[in-house]
Amino acid sequence: MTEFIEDDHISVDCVIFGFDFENLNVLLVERTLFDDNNEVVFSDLTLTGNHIYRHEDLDDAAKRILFNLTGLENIYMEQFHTFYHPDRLKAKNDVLWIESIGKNPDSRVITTSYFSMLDKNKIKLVKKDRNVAWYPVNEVKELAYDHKLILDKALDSLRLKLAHEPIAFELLPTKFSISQLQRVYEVIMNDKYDRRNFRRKALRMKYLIELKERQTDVKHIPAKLYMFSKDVYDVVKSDYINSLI
Amino acid sequence: MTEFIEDDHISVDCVIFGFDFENLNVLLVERTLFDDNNEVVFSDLTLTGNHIYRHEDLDDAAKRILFNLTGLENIYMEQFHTFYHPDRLKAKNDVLWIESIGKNPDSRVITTSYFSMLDKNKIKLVKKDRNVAWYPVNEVKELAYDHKLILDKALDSLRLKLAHEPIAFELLPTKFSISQLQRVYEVIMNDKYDRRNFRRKALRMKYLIELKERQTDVKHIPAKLYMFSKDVYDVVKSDYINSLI
DNA sequence: CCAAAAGTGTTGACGCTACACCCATGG
DNA sequence: CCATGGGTGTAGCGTCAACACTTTTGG
Repeated sequence: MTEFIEDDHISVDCVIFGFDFENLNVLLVERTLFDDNNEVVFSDLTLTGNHIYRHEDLDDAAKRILFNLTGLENIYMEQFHTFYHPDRLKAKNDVLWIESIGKNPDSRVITTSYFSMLDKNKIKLVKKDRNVAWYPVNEVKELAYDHKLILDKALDSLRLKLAHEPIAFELLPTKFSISQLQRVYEVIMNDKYDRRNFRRKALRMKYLIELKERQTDVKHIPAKLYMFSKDVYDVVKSDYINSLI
Repeated sequence: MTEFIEDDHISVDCVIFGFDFENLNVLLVERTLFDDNNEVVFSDLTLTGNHIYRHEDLDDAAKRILFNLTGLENIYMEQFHTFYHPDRLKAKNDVLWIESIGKNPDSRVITTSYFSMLDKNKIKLVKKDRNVAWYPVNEVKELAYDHKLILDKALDSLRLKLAHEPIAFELLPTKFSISQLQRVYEVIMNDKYDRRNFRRKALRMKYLIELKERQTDVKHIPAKLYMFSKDVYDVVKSDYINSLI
């Protein structure tokens, strides 16, 4: 069974973004070290991640990490950067932690990072032995290792991607209203848009298909529902590329 | 002297683009294996790259590789993707080659890739022991290892970057004409632009500064020269961000 | 009847594409 | 005098941002 032997040198970190129409959240793991008397030495937070297995490639490892936490497959994921520095795991708490779990703090570990995004309310976290929870990205101040750096870069990559590709639909139900779509942009970009102008722009996108249905059980005019068609997008995407020149 | 011990597991590949107003070229290394009778077993091409040293981080290794080939420092470089698969070095020729240089073909090597771009005519290649040369990217059909995949992805990243950030100036002399700038875009994007429209757009960029000088020794109207100001760009760049929404 | 969000149109400024002619220079 | 590339303007159209009121619904 060579399947589940870990590679000591390569890890994958996943920045898992969860959207809930209020906040953009990120999935973090509590890391608490106890001493021999069961007193807390320190407690902080890390991104989700793991060493890869010897038979896996990077994408497989990222999918596995996400699956183990959320039970979800076929989720949008994107590799955005790789972090490595010979001393990247040498902060005091990091060394203590790595020793406590029986690993070698001197081993040089390269980590390739992925971000993914999902509808936070669609899933139930699989907690296993450690405490995993959602935290609003705006409120995350510090993380263990170099994970704050990784989170910041993930956010930049997510925003760049959202600005140029139709990935907002990953966060929405199959049928959604234009206002919900706008909310995705506003929460992720941390900005506000004019409703009329947003609608006009959104409706120019030929891959947004108007359905015959409307919302039900809302205490206001029920909104028209739309769907995203990847088929249509693949055919018309070249119309939506813009650039400096 | 721990300085120059290689890390066995981490390598850095550099996709070094060289521009010459005619073509976009890429720097490749000839890889020729001889048998005991000095007959050629095979000969093909690879990207430039190396294992990193134990004291280096990824950026340092990329800079070192570029410096060793070109003698240049302070060149624009950008990490764009990391490639790893347990069998990525297992093609027949690759195994033969790796054995011939005394390494273990079974070791799992992750490679982080950078692209950089420079004015091909500004430099003189440092050749050392292996044959390094420029090849027009359009004519590169196959490469060793997974390097064709890496090159294709580098080109995508370069084009995306060029479309959204003012990196064209990395390929131009300090003082350049608008036509030269246009040529950079045309060669890299593999496209043609209308001269009047291109000028208009370019001149809207506040970080393009018109100089008092003109070209000399050309057999047509000497063109006005411009420079790129990073100072100005840093202040006004938020004006030039555009997006789907 | 109230609160909440849906839906809708116009104006003025600016950017886009497409397109053709004359000019300064070196050889 | 020729070849080369530099430099320039306009028309028609589309998109931009800014801005306010009415409607439907559930409670």
